Amino acid sequence: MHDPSGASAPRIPLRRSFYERGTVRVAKDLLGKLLVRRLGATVLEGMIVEVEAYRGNDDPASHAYGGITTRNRVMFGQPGHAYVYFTYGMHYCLNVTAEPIGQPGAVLIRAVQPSSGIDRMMKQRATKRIKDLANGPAKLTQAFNITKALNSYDLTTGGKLFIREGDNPEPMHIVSTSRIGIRVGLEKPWRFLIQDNPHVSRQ
DNA sequence: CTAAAGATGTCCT
DNA sequence: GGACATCTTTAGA
Repeated sequence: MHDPSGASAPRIPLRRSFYERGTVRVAKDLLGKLLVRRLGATVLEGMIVEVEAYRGNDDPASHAYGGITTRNRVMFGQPGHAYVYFTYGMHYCLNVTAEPIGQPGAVLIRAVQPSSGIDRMMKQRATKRIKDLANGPAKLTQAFNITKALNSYDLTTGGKLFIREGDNPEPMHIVSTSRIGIRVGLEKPWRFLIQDNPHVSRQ
């Protein structure tokens, strides 16, 4: 089928099967995808350029390491849902759940490269530099107006929040490093970013 | 019930 | 490179 808009990828959300895989694999595959947020008639979009994988059992840095709690229960549920948590008394962070039901796993979205709705993001962030709009896990939730209200939201319905393929996917080099802001689990190289992309939180 | 840490961002020197 | 804001969640008494 020919898409009259010229886009090479349909504007539909990634399927459940994308998320129902190992957390690390899902994390790598999320790079280059587009995070989409609908705010009424406004649509905010940005390419995912940096992520981190967290899972349970063998990962002491994960919120799910100590077993299920009120906060982390979404990580144990159906894959393809948003896990949004509040931290440092003022910040929200967005994760997407992975792994089959009953097995905890989530990918922290650490940075996106804004592509649509930039004016709106600037209002929400009080910044005019595009590079500073969403180059950090709490910066992007502020730019995209993502709060605890979206915790457990289903990302496969194409509603207020979802992830889709990029319009013009380009070849990219993926770099892996130790995760940021944790004190344990530093030996696992589960932070993934697009090499040389200026919109990541740190090089 | 109480205490301490936290998957951070911003401003300052 | 370091201080600090700010408060939920969690673990432990």
